[in-house]
Amino acid sequence: MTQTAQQAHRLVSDGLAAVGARGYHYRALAWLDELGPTSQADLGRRSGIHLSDLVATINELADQQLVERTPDPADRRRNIITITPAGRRQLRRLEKQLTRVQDELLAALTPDERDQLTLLLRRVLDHHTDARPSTPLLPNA
Amino acid sequence: MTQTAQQAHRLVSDGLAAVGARGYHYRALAWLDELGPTSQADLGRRSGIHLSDLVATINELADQQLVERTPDPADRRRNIITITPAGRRQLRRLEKQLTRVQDELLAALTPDERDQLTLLLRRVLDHHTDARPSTPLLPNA
DNA sequence: CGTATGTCAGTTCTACTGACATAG
DNA sequence: CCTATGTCAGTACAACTGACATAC
Repeated sequence: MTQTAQQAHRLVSDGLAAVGARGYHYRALAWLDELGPTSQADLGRRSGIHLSDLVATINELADQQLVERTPDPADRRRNIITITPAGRRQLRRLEKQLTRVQDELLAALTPDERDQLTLLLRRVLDHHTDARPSTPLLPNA
Repeated sequence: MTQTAQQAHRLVSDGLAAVGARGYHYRALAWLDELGPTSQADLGRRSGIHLSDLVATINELADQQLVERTPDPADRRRNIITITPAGRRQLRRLEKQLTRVQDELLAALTPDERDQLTLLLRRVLDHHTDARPSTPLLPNA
């Protein structure tokens, strides 16, 4: 498991780095796109990204105008994070890149076997993450 | 993939930490047990552990008398690393711990499905690691 | 000479901890 | 008062890079 995970991790990291992003960036963008405007605390709970890490992540995305951070008038503790059109474009780019990476990673398997593998992995994942909604196949499967 | 890999990674790390070890320690011990006395360069190539990381890893294992580092009389550049009896006992302990972790990780799957999964993962792994010898199922599969 | 071995310092990435100010 | 939110500093682990002395 360890080695396969490392291979996969390497491929994914390198693939994202080639587009100037990191795992946190993709994950945050993907969940923001799915959830709509959200507080950082909520986004952290959903995405599994630690609140403390989310601060830097959102900073970096905001610097590139991929998300917007606006104060919540109803609760002044909260920031509301919104993905921008540029953020959506970047997300599409990252998704394409990750599809490429997945093809490379699973090159040894037939389409049927890939389906088998993702199904098994999803069952393993679901068993450990209580009540998390189903997420896009590649990056979260 | 990412999330499953992280779940697995977390479980494995925590499991090893509970026995006072890290991934590098287990991997080095496992390969030393399989290979017998080996130079650091060789061990690095086999195990996939970076030479630079291997220095600290071997230091830590040697501090606990789990391995011995002796100079090679035939090539004075080389250190010959040998696993000690205490090292073998520790290795058995780590293996047991990892078996427990694996059971927890794959709890959602039947024995047949676990076999399917490890087979698929091994094919993925073998496709990316040219000519590496087959290794124990859990940690390297 | 060029190459292999071992060592060391430093960086990246993900994940986590603890502390803290502020607001509810 | 207690809890939630966001921020910041610091840690651990695995993986990697570049430099270096030494030996082949």
